[in-house]
Amino acid sequence: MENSLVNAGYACINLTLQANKVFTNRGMIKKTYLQRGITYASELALKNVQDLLTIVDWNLANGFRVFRISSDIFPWASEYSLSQLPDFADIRATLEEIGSRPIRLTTHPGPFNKLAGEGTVLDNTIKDLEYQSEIFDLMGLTPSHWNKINIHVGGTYGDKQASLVRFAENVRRLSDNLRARLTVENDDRPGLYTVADLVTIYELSGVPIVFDYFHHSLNPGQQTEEEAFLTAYSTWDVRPVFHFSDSRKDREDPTARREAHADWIYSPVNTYGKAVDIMFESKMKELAILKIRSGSTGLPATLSGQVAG
DNA sequence: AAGAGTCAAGTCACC
DNA sequence: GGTGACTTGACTCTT
Repeated sequence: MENSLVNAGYACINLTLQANKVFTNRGMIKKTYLQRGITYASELALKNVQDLLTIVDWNLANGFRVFRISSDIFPWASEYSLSQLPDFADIRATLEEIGSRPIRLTTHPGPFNKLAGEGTVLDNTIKDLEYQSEIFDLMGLTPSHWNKINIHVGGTYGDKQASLVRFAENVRRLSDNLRARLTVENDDRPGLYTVADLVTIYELSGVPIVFDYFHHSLNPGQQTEEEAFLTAYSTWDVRPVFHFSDSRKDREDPTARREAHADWIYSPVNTYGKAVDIMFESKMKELAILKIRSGSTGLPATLSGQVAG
C-alpha cells in the first residue's frame, strides 16, 4: 500500500469533537416536529451545519481530506424545502463556506431510499436523494462523482435482474446534478447485490459502483476481491471512494453478527496498485485511523491525508 | 443529571 | 409476526 495511493476518510461522526457537543445529527421525533415545525427544524439544521464546518476544519487541521456527511443534518427534510427554513440565509452561507474547503465530502442516504421501488416508495426516495444533492449544490460544488451520493439497491422484489433494470430506468427521473453524483454499493448479504450484479446498473445508466471490501467478503458471488475491486474501479470517472472495515465478529466479539463492523482497523487495505480514497467504516471513527497513523497497530502507517493530484 | 423507553421512512434475515 | 440491522444513537420523558 503506497502512501500516495490511499486517502483515508471516515463517516459522519468525529468522536473527538462529539465529546465537546460538536455533532451534526440533531433531530427530533415526529411528535416534536408536529408541535414545533420547521422553526425548530431550522434551528437544529443551522447548528448541525455550523458544527459540520467545525468538523471539516478539524479534519483539515488533522490531515483528513475525505469525510461523509450525516444524512440527518436536516431533520425532517422531506417535509419542507431548504429555502423555506427561517435560518436559510445563515445555513446557505455556512454551506458555501464548507464548500470552499479542500476536502472531499460524500453522503450515504439511508436504507429507506429504494430507487428500484415503486409508487410512494420511489417518490419519497427521489425527494430524499434530491435534497442531498441540493446540499452539495448550495455548497457550490460542481456535480460529479467526486461528491458521491451513495446508496444500495436494497431489495430484490423477487426478481434481481428486473430490479436492476428498474433502478437504472428510475435514474433517468433524477435531476442532472443528482444523477451526476449518484453511486451504488455492493451488499453484504447473499441474495442481494454483488459488484458483478451492479454492473447492469452501470451499463444501463452510467452509475459507478462503490466497492465495499467487507461486504464483498460476506457476499463475494463468483469474483475474487481483486476482480470485484477492479470491476468497480473501472466504472469510475474520478478517483473512486471505496469502503473498508473489519469484522467485529472475527476481531472483537465472536458473538457479534457477521455483518457487524469492528471498532478498530486491523487489516491492511489492498488497492491493487490503484489510487483510491478509502472510507473507513469503523465504529471508532477518526480515532481508528489516527491509531494506525501512530503506528501502534502494527499496520503500515500509510494512510495519507492528502488529496489526489 | 441520568436512566429508561422510544423513535419517519423499506426490505430482508433471523428469532 | 416481531425485531434488529442498515451509513450514524439521539430524543424525550420520568425519576
